[in-house]
Order: sequence, then structure tokens, then C-alpha cells
Amino acid sequence: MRYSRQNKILDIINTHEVETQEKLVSLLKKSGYRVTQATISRDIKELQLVKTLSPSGKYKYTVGTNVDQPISDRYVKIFKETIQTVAYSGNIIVVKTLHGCANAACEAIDNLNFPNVVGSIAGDNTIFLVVNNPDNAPELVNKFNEMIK
Amino acid sequence: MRYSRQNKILDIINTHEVETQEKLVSLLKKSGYRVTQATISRDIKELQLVKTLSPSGKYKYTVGTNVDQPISDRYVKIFKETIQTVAYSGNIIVVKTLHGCANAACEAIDNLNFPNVVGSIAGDNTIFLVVNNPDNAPELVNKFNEMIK
DNA sequence: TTTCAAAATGAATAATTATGAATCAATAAT
DNA sequence: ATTATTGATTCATAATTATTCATTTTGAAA
Repeated sequence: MRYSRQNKILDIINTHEVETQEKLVSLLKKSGYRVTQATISRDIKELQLVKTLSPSGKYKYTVGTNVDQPISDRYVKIFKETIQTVAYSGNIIVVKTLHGCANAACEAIDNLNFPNVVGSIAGDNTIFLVVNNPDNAPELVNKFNEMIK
Repeated sequence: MRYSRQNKILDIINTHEVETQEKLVSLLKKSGYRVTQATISRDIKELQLVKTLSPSGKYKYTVGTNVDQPISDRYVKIFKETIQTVAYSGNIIVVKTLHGCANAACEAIDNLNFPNVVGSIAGDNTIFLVVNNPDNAPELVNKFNEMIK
């Protein structure tokens, strides 16, 4: 449930001022994720979160706005590990993911910038992708299936 | 020595991959600054540096690109505490600062966005500001003197 | 100058974070 | 089914960082 948890972590730090990893552990517990600080430390490393000064003068974790590095490897990885099946009908591609991971997977897809995708929406374990033209759907589905094979 | 040191810290982290505060301590020592990790911790807080992942997978300190907060207080402070005298001749304003602080002060001035200043250059303890029109120099000099009074 | 207040720093330490090693779970290979 | 293999996680702890408290330094006021 790693990606689902990391997604929740992003949620949490966007809505709370999280001063320490221990705080994050207890906030996650409220959402049903039982993990230790060690795991959080690794999640934070992967998500490239940073401890910054909040305006109040306290430290808090935020998403790092790093320009330089190719973060896309990470997206490919999320993509591969969370997506279960891909299908289409007309100009809609339906992507099934692991439970709770649709958001993370959807963001990965967005960031991978596939051609002909004009929009996306994610639920809990399903993503709808809108393709500009129904003709392009099969090719995209093939590409997706290649990636997760 | 504080602002001069912090300026050097910015130098260092832009040219080295500094993994820990202790590393920074020893790099600073090579430049003649003898301080302890405690001081560095405070400098880092003030400079709002963040520990990020470098592409190599190691941690390193970098300047945080924080959008939200009013950092300008800090510039005013640097301005007030490092600038010694202000004078002008024609369209050039000459600012004297504490030894080694011209760069920090100059950056502060840049960020404070004074009107009619078209350019700036900093040495070790002197800054030249180019004003768009000699007529505007006296007013600016007055403003500066007000600020450091 | 002397004195006082405020700021900066260091020493020591508390608090926090990162990581090696062991464990567990899931999956693939035999 | 049994055994490797791999990845994720925890536990324990090392490493790192933040902070408290004491001391020194600095700067201003008398």
C-alpha cells in the first residue's frame, strides 16, 4: 500500500502544518495507515519532500519544487506498479489501479504527458482518460499495456 | 560576521554538494569562518535552506524556492545591519558595507526593488548602483539613510 | 568610558531523522 | 508444495539537527 500511503501523505502535508515525521505518523494513523517513522523517512525521501520554514517560524514539510532532476522515473515506476488493467470505449480510456492508488497513478500519467490525452479524472481505483479522438485510443491502450507488461 | 558568513554559505552550497551541517562547518573553516554546527543550524533556518535529494540520491542543502512568505523583512534587516554609508556622484550611488557583506547587501537592495535603480554591482565592501537619472540620486540616498538611521 | 540591553554564539543535550540488519509478505521459479 | 527472490516494513541505533541555557560580543545610551 505504499503508493496509496504516499498519496495520503501529500494530502496531509497540503492541509496540515506537519512539523515532524512523528506527527505524520500519527496523522496517518488517523487515516488508517499504521507505519513507523522509519518508513516515513523513506517516503519523504522518495517524495522529495523538504522541511521548510513556515511563515509562523516553525518547520514544516512541503513538496519540494525541484527543477533540475528527472523525476519521471518515479512516475514510470508508479505507473507500472499500480495499474492493473486498461480498456477503452470510444474516446474514453478506463484505467483500473490498486485500491486507493488512482490519484497517484493519475498524476503519474499526467506528468508523463502522453499524446492525445486531453483530460483525466481519478476516483479511488479507476481513472478515466479522455482522448482527443477515438481513433487514438487503441494505440494509447497498447502503449499502456506495453509499459505494465 | 553573520551576514558575511551566510553569504559564504550560499556560495558554498551552490558549488558543492553539502550533505550535512558538519560538512558545511568544515568547508566554512577552510574559508576562515570558525563556527559550530549550532550556528549553522540557525543560519540554515534563516536562509531557509532545505535538504533535498540530489540527483545522485544523496541529500544536499539547497536554497528553498518558497513563494508564499514575505522574505523581504529579512532583506530590510540585512540592509540595515550591513550598510555603513551611502553617497552619490552623478547617476552613481556608492554604498559602503561591512567587510565581505557587499554581496548580501546588494542582493537585498535588488530584492527590495527601489525605483529608478537600473543596475547594481557589488565588490567586497562596496556597491555601485546606477540610477536612471542623476536627479533621482539624492532622493534615493535620503531614503537609504532613513532606513539605516 | 561605563553600563545596560540585545544579539550572536558555543557547549551540551534533546529531539529528530536516516539507515543497516532482520523480518515478513508476496511472487516467481523449481 | 517448497524454495528462492524481491520489495516493503520494522526494529534498533547511528547520525544528524534543533534548541536550551550560559557566555560572549556588540552597539547604543548615559
